[in-house]
Amino acid sequence: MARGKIQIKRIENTTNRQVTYSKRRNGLFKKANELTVLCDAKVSIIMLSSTEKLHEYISPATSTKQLFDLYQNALGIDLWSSHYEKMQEHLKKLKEVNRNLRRQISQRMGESLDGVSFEDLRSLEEDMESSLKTIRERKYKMIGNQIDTHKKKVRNVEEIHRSLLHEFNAIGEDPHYGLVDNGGDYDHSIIGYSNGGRGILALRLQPNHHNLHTGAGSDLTTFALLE
Amino acid sequence: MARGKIQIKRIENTTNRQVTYSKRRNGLFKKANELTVLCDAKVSIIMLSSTEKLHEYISPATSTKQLFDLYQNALGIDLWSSHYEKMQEHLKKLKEVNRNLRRQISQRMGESLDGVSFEDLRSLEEDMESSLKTIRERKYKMIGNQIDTHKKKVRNVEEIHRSLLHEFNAIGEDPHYGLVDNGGDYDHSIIGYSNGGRGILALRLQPNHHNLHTGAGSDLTTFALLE
DNA sequence: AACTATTTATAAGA
DNA sequence: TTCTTATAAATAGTT
Repeated sequence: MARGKIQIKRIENTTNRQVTYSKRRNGLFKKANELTVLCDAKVSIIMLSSTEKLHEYISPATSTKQLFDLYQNALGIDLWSSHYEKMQEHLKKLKEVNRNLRRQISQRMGESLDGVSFEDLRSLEEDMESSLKTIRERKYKMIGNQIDTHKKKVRNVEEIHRSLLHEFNAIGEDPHYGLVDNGGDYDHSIIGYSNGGRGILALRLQPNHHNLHTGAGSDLTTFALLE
Repeated sequence: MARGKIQIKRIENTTNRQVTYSKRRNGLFKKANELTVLCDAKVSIIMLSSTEKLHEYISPATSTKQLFDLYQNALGIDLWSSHYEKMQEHLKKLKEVNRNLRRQISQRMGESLDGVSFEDLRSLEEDMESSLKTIRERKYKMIGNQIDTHKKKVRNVEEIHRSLLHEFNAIGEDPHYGLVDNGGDYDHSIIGYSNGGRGILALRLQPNHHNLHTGAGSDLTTFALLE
């Protein structure tokens, strides 16, 4: 608009573009302000430059939010509250679903049965019977599995016992046989000497079973339930 | 800016003010658009006239909300999203709770039992046994109640039968006794004449029981289950 | 940032 | 509201 007309299209030279942005931004804000004063209007301008810098103009005695709220109301679209209301609806639905789920559980626990029809009660009973059967079967299967692993462990322990017994007998025949310092763990050797062969098995099985591999601690604890 | 300089102060003449508002608004929007194109910028303008009319300009391929969100972020104030984020968190939590509830139900239906420990399985079984007991008891109680009401209804029907029989016998003795036009409902009188006393009870009990008061229709249907 | 030739915006009028 | 037009204001290119 001066020293030559320009085409209204993107200025490719970055410096030039930024200079023009700066100049015209001032021009725009000045015009906005004139408009505010002359016409008793309220103007909000938010600008984002190509370098992602933000600038704003807002008429005196006005706030950007205020004007924006008005804008939303006027449009009736309400850019937030449409989103917001959707969220609230979603929330409401989820809560409803939640309540239903809780009621279901509650009924399956024998509570909140007041409004339930006879037919529903009958089918609930049937359903729970079959579910209970499934759970029971699974429990039995689990017991079976645990018994199997238990048996394996017992076999393992017996094997260790046999080899220890063999070692023990060898020592009995020749006191110098394989005698090595085994640190502070004198348990089986000391008690073995004073108690005879059979005592060893008992001691290995009862208080020391957690020393066996495969992290058997919890499994063996569980076994108490099965006796 | 033409045909005479003007002071930048409120235009007192209303018409004049509105005309100027209109002209300058167009000017402002045109400038905003030029800025958008020339400088690859994004501009949002919201204007409120002195007559409370709103106008907006928004750069192409941009939304007013988008720019406003940016503006909020830049300011760090973020008037909405704190509220918004709280809602989303709430939503997330509800979904989580929901998932857990579903899993519970699922387990109570004998499904999704893969990761369940033996101890949990055992307590689930126990729990379901007791719940099933409760449900069963409730069912039996319901059966009991229904039998009671059934008995009452039978007694009621028998009473009606007795009085009808009495009436019938009275007619037999005196054909003119209490003979009244009862509309189109000739059922019991006609059949009664051709079929004898016992027939009446059967007919009243079978196809016409829904004529009895207390809305017994559904209750009687349910009775079929109890035979 | 300042200058300035020129374009653009617009006030007043129709 | 739109058009016209004289004139003020904005600004592109330059320094």
